[in-house]
Amino acid sequence: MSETNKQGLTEEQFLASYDASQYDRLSVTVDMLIFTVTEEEEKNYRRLPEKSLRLLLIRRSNHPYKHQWALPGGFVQLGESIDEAARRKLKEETNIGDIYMEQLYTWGDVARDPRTRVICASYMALVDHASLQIEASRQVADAAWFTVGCKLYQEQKTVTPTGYILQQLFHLTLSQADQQLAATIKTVKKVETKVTTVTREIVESSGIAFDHAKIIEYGIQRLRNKIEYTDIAFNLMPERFTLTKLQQVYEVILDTELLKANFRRKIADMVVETDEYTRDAGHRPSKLFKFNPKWMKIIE
Amino acid sequence: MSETNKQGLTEEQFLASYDASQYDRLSVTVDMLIFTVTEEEEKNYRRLPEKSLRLLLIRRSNHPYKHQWALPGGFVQLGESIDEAARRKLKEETNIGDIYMEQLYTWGDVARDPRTRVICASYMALVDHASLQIEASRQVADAAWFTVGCKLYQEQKTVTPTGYILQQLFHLTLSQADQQLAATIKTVKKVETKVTTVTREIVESSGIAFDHAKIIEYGIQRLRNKIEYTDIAFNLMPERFTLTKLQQVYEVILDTELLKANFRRKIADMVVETDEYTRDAGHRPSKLFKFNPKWMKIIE
DNA sequence: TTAATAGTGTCTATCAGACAATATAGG
DNA sequence: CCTATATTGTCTGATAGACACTATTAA
Repeated sequence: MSETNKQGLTEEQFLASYDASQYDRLSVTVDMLIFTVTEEEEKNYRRLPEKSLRLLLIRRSNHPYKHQWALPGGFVQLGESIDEAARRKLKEETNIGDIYMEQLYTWGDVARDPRTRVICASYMALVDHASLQIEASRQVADAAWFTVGCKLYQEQKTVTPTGYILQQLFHLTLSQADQQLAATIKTVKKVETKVTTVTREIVESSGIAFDHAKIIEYGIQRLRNKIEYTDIAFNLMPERFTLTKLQQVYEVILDTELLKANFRRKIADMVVETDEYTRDAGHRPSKLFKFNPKWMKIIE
Repeated sequence: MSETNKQGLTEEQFLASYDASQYDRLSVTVDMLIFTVTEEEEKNYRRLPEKSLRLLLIRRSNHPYKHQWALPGGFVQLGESIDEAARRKLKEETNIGDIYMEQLYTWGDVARDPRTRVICASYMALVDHASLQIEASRQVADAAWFTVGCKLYQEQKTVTPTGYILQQLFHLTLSQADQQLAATIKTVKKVETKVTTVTREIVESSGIAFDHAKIIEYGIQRLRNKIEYTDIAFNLMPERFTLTKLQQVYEVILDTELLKANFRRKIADMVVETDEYTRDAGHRPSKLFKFNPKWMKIIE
């Protein structure tokens, strides 16, 4: 097309003369929530090992938040999409490229980084811990897997004539070896006629850098939601697994105990049995299952 | 704290000397999906008017995509959060500040804007059409409300030994007066052991600028999902409404017909009856309801 | 035999889809 | 009385929670 605009420029001329610097330009980072589920060693040979949900954090060696723990992440470069930047970071941190990854939310508060204006696109990735062990040849210094806990410990609802205010306080705990990090996150949902606002703020955070406690809490909520109606849990499993192991992953993420019979009924269509069994367990061996590729519900 | 880093700088000194320009800086925009539901005039005085879902679009007057229609939006400035930027845009376009708004997704492909590298945070806003009529004193030139349709017209599933590929084709139509815009969006979900990827691409787009067809399709899916399990639909309603009007809003968004009795049972707890009735309808008058602030399920 | 897990059956309450029946304004 | 919508009732099948019961291994 050779049509011209008000300045008499064709599209080619316009694009060639376009000056991006006339608009504010800012930094964009991707921050990764990399989750896995690990098994604790068990002393009793008969008992099954306890599982826990883990999150990868990096210890900061420089200001700001020096010595505190932060989500792995980095700046998006001009030549890569934000998804590509996230994959690149993932590869750098875990040395695995092909794992489940999804965008969570983009955090854009003005003062969220004391250095400069930084907008952060957060992503969640899920890894099977076994494949991580093999591939993670190069250990990133000052990186550690923290056991994650997130509990709703206060809920307050106020009903007004035309709406309501719902306030929830979550306690987030992250622990690893001698490290104990914690934070309190407050979410407030205000509903009035024609006005609904949801805010999420950090009430208190110790040892967790930037606004990352908030991002972590958001990610856990998303994970808990999605595990209920999608197949994402299988990204945390090896190819073959017992139904009890699968149930433990659900329990660890949802932070509740589930009834065996009901759980099995619920995930029945998502798995296919193999002809293999576990051995040497000190009790009845269990059948190994794998994901059923014929299962399908929704695209997202 | 006066602790110093490797360069011997305290936190204050570090922040004072921090040079943001060492990292790539890019432009970030907010693009708004502003939805409303309007009623078509009906000739038969007895019949209820037809409803339709509408989306606000702006006609571009400059390159690139000159004369095509785009989502209202603009650049995020250094001094405002991305949420604030979205609210500002909303106010500029609809002249209403206090309406429902939520962040959708952030689009970061390298070449999504031919001018320069632009990352786009998309937001969805819902407005009751009645309050819009009153407040929209200043009409934005070249802005128009388009009737939106989005239909899944092809679905293909291929099962592989270890996973599956699900491909869906959606047809998006936007129409207003003499304008007819359309696009085809392809979403592909590939599930293999340990690797799940979801991609969304525009197969064909006529009259819709940039990658906005994809953003619109994403927003409609989100709206359809959320209307099923949250109270967002009430943001599209006046304070008092009949249950049939509410049902029509659900039908228009979900693009299906619902059975009256079942719909009423489903939303029973979300509404409270008033002692008012409609009048002069040519048939049995209906009770007016309002939102029940005591209803509550989830925060998000 | 026993400890510990594996796996199945079933009762009940709840919820969604389908459809039928009754009610009531204006003309 | 007629038309078009308002409102309620109920049958059925699917699903979730609770709980009880049987099966099987290694030591």
